Amino acid sequence: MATDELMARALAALGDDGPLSVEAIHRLADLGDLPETMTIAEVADLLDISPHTLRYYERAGLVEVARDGNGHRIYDADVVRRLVFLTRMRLSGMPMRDLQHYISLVDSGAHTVPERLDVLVEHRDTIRRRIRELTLSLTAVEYKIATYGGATGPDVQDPGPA
Amino acid sequence: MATDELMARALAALGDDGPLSVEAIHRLADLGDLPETMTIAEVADLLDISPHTLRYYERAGLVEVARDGNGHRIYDADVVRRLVFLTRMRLSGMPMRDLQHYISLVDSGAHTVPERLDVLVEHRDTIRRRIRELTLSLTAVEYKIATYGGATGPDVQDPGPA
DNA sequence: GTTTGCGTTTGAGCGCGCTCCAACGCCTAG
DNA sequence: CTAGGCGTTGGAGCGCGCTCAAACGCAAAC
Repeated sequence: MATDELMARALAALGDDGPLSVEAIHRLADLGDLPETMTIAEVADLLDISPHTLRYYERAGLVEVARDGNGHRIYDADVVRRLVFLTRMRLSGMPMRDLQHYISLVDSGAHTVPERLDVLVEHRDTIRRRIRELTLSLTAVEYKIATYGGATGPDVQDPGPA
Repeated sequence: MATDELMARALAALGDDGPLSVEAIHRLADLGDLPETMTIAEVADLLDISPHTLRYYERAGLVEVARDGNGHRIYDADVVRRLVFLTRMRLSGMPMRDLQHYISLVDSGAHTVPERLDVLVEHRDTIRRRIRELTLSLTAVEYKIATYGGATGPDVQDPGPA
């Protein structure tokens, strides 16, 4: 089963510190047991976003959500899965308009699969670049902490006493 | 010399792909040969930000910049070094107000060094968290690319044909 | 002398992604 | 019957980090 491999990779990536990992892996892999339908509050809880944001995503055209007799939103499992995907992409920095583009591709049929893959690949590369940038920043900050002399200036020269 | 070690760590962190690394390492370590003074355009070029942004940072209280006889800004090496630090922090996601706080600490004297270190350590942890988040997202996106079936839904089940 | 180019200032405007407000509806508990 | 709680809508507002407009100054080039 592919899930195991995914979990293993996620675990490996997460490394040492934090409760975040457990929760995050949960969200990454634990989509099997979704209820048939959910209320807006339940979905908001699940995704850790506000009901406001969910309505906003709907207005933005990212999802279509059915209503019950009272006009209240009913989120079915498919919609929730799409929202899981969308929030994951948002969290990793994909802008709303790219998401709107992607969804428009999804909604226009199977022939857009290659273009969708392009979007994903490009986003993957963006994430990789960002990770490299952050890793570099991390190195700089760690260096500055280690050699702190009080100056805002060069991390590299004149380290001074800690 | 500490620079070598820093370079080595940065190189190790950067890994395989890209011209970004060379340029980035340059910025990380190559602060020794700054001119005595620079114009706003030169600094903007160096930092890859706009003159607008430089003026904005000044208005925000992050730096004080001297003027020449015509009222034009003159950036000396110390100010430029501070700006290098500031843009590095901005690039790694530190909000303007944290930067303002940090600078206010710097400007209030050596006794704030411990508090400055607290700020840096907290930011370091923020960067680490963000890297972990992005690594997780990257795994998810890579998985979705690898198993793409066209659904926006679960990355984990029903992979379908590539 | 005028044009070109780079700079200055104050203050307004913008793009993004929410976030909230006001007015209202339905349903249930007390 | 009424109060509380959760939901609805359209539209306004916000926080962030720039980004730009307008009106102006100085100086070198033509």
